[in-house]
Amino acid sequence: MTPIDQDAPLGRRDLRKQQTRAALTGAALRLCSLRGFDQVTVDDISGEAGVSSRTFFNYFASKEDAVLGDHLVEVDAMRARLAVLLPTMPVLEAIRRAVLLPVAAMEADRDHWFLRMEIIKHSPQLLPRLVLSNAEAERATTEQIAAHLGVDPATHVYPALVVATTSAAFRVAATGWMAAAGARSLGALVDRAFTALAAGLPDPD
Amino acid sequence: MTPIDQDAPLGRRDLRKQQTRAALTGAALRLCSLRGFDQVTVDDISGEAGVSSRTFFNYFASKEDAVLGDHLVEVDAMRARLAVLLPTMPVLEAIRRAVLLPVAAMEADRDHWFLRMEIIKHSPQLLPRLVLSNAEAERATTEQIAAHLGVDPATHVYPALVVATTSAAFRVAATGWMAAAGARSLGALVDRAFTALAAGLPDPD
DNA sequence: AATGAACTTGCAGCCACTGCAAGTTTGTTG
DNA sequence: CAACAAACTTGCAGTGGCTGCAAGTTCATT
Repeated sequence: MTPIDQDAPLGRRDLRKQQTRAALTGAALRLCSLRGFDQVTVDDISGEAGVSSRTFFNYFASKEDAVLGDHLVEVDAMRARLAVLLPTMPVLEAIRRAVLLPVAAMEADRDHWFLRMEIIKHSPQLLPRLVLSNAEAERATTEQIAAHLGVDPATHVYPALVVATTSAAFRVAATGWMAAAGARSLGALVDRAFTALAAGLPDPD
Repeated sequence: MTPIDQDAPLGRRDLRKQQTRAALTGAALRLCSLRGFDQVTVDDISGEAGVSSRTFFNYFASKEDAVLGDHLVEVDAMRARLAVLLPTMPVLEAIRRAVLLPVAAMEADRDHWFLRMEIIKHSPQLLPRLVLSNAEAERATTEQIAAHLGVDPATHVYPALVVATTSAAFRVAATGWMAAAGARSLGALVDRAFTALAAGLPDPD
């Protein structure tokens, strides 16, 4: 019996898939940060990664997906943490702590994130797509919080509101982090944003 | 001498342009709400509006633009109002009042907005594009507020934070409004969201 | 070794979108 | 009114993202 490791489902086939996927995202980030998103074709990326362009679309639904990546894993982890925290503290505080998971993931993957930042800076059309990738997660989180509070998310604004605003705060912090090229820690920036949120966004001194 | 009306720059040429543009957005909204965004081609829309597909692209940069519309006018008006209000009250309060302009515009254009909502519900890819259309405006507003406060928007998070979160709050209110098919007034929903924001997003009773 | 599933690839094709070079309409000027 | 220029529409040809299909190839299983 082989040990089951969820991080590496073993088999040289799956290994190869991981490699190909990594090669494609790597090529996409490298080429696009160099030439700009619109000046790179899927053929370029596939060629650089050593596969056909048709294969590219077996891995990613769109060129944008290859550049932006999917962050389902981290978001799922955050929701799990949230489920644990919610019963013991106010909603905003629970979110503030749960968001530390994505923060850590981003700081661990900083090289890729800085490239993404570089690309998005020159192709702003990509920014909303990055938001979209979180849209489904936001919906699920909204329902989670609504269930916790025992309210109907369709009639009560609070769950959607707290999710949307914290999400926006996180995005602001992340943008500042990338713009500063990581000079300040993402965690500190997020913390500052949440503090201002919890205080009701008063004018700064 | 003909009266100068800035709403209608007169000349039968400009009139015709307005008509064509309106016909295109009308056709786009109608067809897409009926069949779904992906099931409608630019040819379909252009045909319905009685122009060539090439002409379509003289009016809109993309199929999405025709459906989502541009809201530059309202946003500019809001920023002008904001410039007047900022010196006399806290930032959050100024935004809360300035946002009444877009609110009024949306309520006046409710038929189109409900169609958009219907379309977006079935094609969620469009939602982020709607956000993008505001991205540039958000950036400008951020700088406006930073200038008012006398801080550097690159190092200080507050301006970007207050703009992003209020924008998110507005979006939540608007979504709720469209989901309820206008049963509740948009203004009331926006007001409730801003009240919660100003209170620091405490758990609801 | 054989079988079938998974993966890659070329091909043909749809559609969004663009530049260019007409042709047509409209506002203006002598 | 005639003539000219600017604005607008359109067809055409072409690029590139993206998909379904029908091979081929590679790998895991028995």
